Amino acid sequence: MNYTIKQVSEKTNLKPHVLRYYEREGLLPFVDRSESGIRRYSEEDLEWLSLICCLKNTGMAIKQIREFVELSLQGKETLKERCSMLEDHKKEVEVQIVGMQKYLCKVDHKIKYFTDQYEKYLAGSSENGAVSHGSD
Amino acid sequence: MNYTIKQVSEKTNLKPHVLRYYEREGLLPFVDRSESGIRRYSEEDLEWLSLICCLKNTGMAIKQIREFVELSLQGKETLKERCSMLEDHKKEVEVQIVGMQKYLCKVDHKIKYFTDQYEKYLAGSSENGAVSHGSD
DNA sequence: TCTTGACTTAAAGTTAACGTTAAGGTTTAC
DNA sequence: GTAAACCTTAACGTTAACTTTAAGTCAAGA
Repeated sequence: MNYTIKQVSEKTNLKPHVLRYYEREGLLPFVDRSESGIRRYSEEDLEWLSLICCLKNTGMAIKQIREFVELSLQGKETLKERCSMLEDHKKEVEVQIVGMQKYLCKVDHKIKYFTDQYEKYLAGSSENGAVSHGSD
Repeated sequence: MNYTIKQVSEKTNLKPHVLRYYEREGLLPFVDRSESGIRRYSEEDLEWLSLICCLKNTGMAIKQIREFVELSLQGKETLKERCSMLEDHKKEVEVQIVGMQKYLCKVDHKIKYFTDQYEKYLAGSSENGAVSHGSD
């Protein structure tokens, strides 16, 4: 089964020009072409794309994804290296997630504080004259 | 208690020129100056910065942070709006986190797959001639 | 046959978020 | 009192990741 760039675009939510851009950048260097030069994506290409999106959406830079792809092209001798790349990336993502959760708590605190302030404001804004630009 | 730009830089891990950039972009528009024009950050400024970093590090664009700051400057009438901005952002961050966790699973799967492949490869790479560029 | 629309390329443009440089004023240490 | 280490502004440069444009090829339908 083969897919046109448009079909892949719809499946992946990546616009055609982005798919071409990724290919140009070496993220997907094995896409087949028809006689007239039209891209024909295979199921395997789609699976690759899925991994690429996964890495990209967890913050891996395109440059680094390209390195990963280049290693893959070199065959099984690079399996260990690829593995450790993914493990490093995994750790980074875990750190990101923990950080995010921490920040989320802070945002939550702020929301509660603002909600309180808003209620006080509704109750009657006259009895408090303290001026602040809202950082507290 | 007041701080120089360098002290704030050390406290926040934001370089001086970034602090000036943020100020220029309207993220911190109330920093006091000495007679000779040198920035004197107050505790309140630091708290603001901490919120700004929080929003920035969870992916809010500087433009949007500026909107938030502008609302804050308008006083308590904007409390509700600010609150809903934060709530919207909170939801986005939650979505991000869930997405990340999903992708993390996929990365984990890949790692396991590669580890398996690597073991097979070590055991003896001769009995399998299937060629793949490694997407599976 | 003509034209419409999807595909192709190369190359230039855009945006966000800094980073760097130049040219100069101020404060602190010896 | 002078040199180093700060500070200031303005303006230009960089990087990543697209995005758009221009110019062309190709196949199908009226």
